[in-house]
Amino acid sequence: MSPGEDGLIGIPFPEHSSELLSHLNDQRRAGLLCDLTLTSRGARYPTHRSVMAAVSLYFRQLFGSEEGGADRGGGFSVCQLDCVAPDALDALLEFAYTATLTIPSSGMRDVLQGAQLLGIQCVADACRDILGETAEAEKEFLGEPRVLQADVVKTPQAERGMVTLSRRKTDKKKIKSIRQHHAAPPSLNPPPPTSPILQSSPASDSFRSLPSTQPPSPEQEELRHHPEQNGDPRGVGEMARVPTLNGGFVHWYNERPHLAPPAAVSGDRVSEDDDMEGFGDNDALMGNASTPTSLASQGRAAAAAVAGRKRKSQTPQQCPVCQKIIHGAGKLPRHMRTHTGEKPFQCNTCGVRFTRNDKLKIHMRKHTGERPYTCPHCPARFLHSYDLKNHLSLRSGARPFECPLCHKAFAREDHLQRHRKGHSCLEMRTRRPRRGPDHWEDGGAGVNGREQSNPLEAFPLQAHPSVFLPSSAGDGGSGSGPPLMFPGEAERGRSLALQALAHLGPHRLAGYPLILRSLDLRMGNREAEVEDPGRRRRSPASHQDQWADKEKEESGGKEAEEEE
DNA sequence: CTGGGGAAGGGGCCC
DNA sequence: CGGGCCCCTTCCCCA
Repeated sequence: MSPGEDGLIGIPFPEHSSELLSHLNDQRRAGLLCDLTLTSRGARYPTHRSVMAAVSLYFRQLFGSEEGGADRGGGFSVCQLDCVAPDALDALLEFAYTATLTIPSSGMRDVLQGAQLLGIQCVADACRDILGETAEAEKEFLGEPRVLQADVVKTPQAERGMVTLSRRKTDKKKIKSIRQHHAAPPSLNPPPPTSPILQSSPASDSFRSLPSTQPPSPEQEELRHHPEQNGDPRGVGEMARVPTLNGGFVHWYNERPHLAPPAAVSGDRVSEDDDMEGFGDNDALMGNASTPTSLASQGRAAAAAVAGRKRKSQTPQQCPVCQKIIHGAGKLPRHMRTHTGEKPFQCNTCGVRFTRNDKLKIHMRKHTGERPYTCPHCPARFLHSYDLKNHLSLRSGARPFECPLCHKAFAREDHLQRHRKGHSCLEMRTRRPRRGPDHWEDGGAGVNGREQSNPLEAFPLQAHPSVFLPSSAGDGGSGSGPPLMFPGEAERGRSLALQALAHLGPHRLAGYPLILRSLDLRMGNREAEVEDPGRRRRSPASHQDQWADKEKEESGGKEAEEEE
């Protein structure tokens, strides 16, 4: 440390950013210091230019282009954004000031479109991730023809297929990544697209990926009847293409600031609710009285979506917040508490609160000393079933979970996953894996008596993150090329999703220019591969394909067939 | 880096 | 159909 730095003490204030955001949000709600008003179809939203410029590439460029103009004039500006649905604009503003995106299921595509138009990349990515949960998007990811999947998906078999897909392990990871997106602060430095406006084609893609099993949402209906849409069912893509910085959709003029009249916004929502009720009189999914009203209305939207698929009003149900399909009667309120943070079950002894009563019950065993899980071979008793499970596993000495790369064996599946997510076996990757079913014979009994003749089966290719994790550190020592992983854990989910997409190969993604571009941004310039899908990859990312191919080879392509 | 404990969340089964 | 109970997987944390 140099003498000059001796007197400098860095004192971090971790809460500062969130507090700052919170205060800005308070100011926005109170209309204080607002120097920008966004309008959409009559609804008005006062906001701050600096915040919008920070969160939106579009506004950044816009305000940058008028360099000092507003500052000099000091005038208040109104930006008319009729191309962004009011609710979507509201959600995006809420995101900008709270780092949390809360949207009804039916408005997901509007938000995606708005995020793309305004260049809010992380939101657009999150929306695409969520929309990727749908059966339609799944099929798109699998490279099936994008157009006219409706007939296929409408069949009961296809419905079951969708449910099956939603139960795959990958979904948990997707949701996880989505949560990470939601929890992350507004990304002020997303991978900068050259122009937010140029992202129109993915918008149309996203609308084409609309689950055809669902009836058109009120928002879509509204868009269809919007004068600019001119009745084109896919007019959103058209609409997304039109606005430019100087385009006719965005009108600027100076005037006195207007506080957004709540009536304007709520009025919009009322009409939306009215429309939603038109879907049918399903019972509200949100039976929990403590659930926020907005969520309740979102639940109705989800119920409407479910009804639109002519599915029985019982399970499964779609979470209106994260779009996840929740299986099991009465499980949705339980799931919703993961979003609301509500913990209604409190331990009378120690005061700890839980979201679920069964968790409280297990917790109470600590106080009562109850150990209901007894080892059949010894007097050992355990608090949790997994304790007994681990105990039995250790007793047997079996290590059924072996890393296919370095062949280190683990007694626990999650430990193997952790091992593979890390870099501990990367240096072993050039080693040829042992092959043959005899390799799995020892310890093949698996845990809990489940048949696990091949532990690899516990790691479907698409669910195994490490397949896509050939970090630069393990890049055969070449050290060239950009790292494939983001430095932050929060970005890991998105990175995994993108790398999973990369795994699909450019030939399957040829119709998705933005996805390809995103991959390109994150993995280095691979434009040539996009242009020439048939060419074998040479970039560091190619290694991941080699590893993926190896794994696929090992698993006999079984998982790939499941994907198909 | 690994082993182990614990929490969280989802699904199945049953009432 | 909602809720209770249980099991399972995954993740996080700590030693």
